[in-house]
Amino acid sequence: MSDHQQRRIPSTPGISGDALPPVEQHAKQYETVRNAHETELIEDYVELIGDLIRHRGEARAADISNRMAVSQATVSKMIRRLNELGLVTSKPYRSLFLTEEGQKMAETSRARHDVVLHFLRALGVDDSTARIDAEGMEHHVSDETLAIMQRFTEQHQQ
Amino acid sequence: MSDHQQRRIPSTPGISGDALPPVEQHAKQYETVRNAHETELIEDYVELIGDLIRHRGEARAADISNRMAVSQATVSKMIRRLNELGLVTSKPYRSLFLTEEGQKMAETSRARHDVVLHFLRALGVDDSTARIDAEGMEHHVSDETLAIMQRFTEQHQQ
DNA sequence: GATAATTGTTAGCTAAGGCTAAACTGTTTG
DNA sequence: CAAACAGTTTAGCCTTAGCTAACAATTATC
Repeated sequence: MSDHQQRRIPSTPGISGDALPPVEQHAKQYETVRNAHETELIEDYVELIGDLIRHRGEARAADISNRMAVSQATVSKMIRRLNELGLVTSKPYRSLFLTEEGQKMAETSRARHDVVLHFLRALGVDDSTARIDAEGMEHHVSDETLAIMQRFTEQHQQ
Repeated sequence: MSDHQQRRIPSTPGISGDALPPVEQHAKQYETVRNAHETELIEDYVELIGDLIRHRGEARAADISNRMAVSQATVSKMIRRLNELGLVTSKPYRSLFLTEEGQKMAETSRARHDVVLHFLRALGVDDSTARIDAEGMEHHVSDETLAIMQRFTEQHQQ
């Protein structure tokens, strides 16, 4: 449904700032963000597991809990979920492995993450800030914007 | 705590990609993102209420529910929360008002939002994509990065 | 190899942010 | 002005992602 009809109070167009987008578009923006939030955490876990395997040879729940600053119980629960989603395989008390699908997700996430991180650095953002911002931004950057960021980075290194 | 000691499996440094950040820094990145998520939705509601008041003269729950594509019940519940947080004032069945604190938050959010949106456009991102990305990115951009984005935008509009 | 330390799991709690259905209030209109 | 309609609220449900505490398994150490 669209906006309610104005009652009594007249609108004051052009007073300042951009106009409100049409309702449907506006709604789509918020929906996109909500959807991103649902997958975000999953992707973060999978990406981290991939990174741990790549850099340290294995991924253990304790490492995840330390690096994410989250309790081991939370990690344990999340691993069960990742299992159900078919992203990791795990045996109790053993280290984790990514399924093929998990590996794909980890790689995609890492690639996005890197593009955003390198872009921010190329823009002139300080490294530690860039890392923090990239971690948050990564899931909200469309493919289109990502491509533009990549091109920009290529044209602006050293 | 730091990472667990390696057991049996040796690490394979330098195989590909960036190194893992030190544990404390890594943890801080994730914590920052988690904190952002807590305030994000609140800010979105407050920002939207501000925009509605500015552009249409008043903010009604139905408008919010249409524009956010969320049920009226959800909006009603959230308004109660915003009330408790001292960000809006409302009387049952009447339209909403921002408290002084709410107004401040709305303005700050809108300003951040605009900077990110205009930056994306200046980068060359298509308008509707820029809007979607800005909505998601806005809460994850540090002040430092925001300042750089603003400077970039100023230097790159015709 | 027994015990201590570390790591992992389970149970049970909380809060947030969605939802539907039903009840209620306010506005508009025949 | 009464009925119909639009808007709002409440009740009650679900899922997710945290937490702590208690327990179980593995690994390390003496």
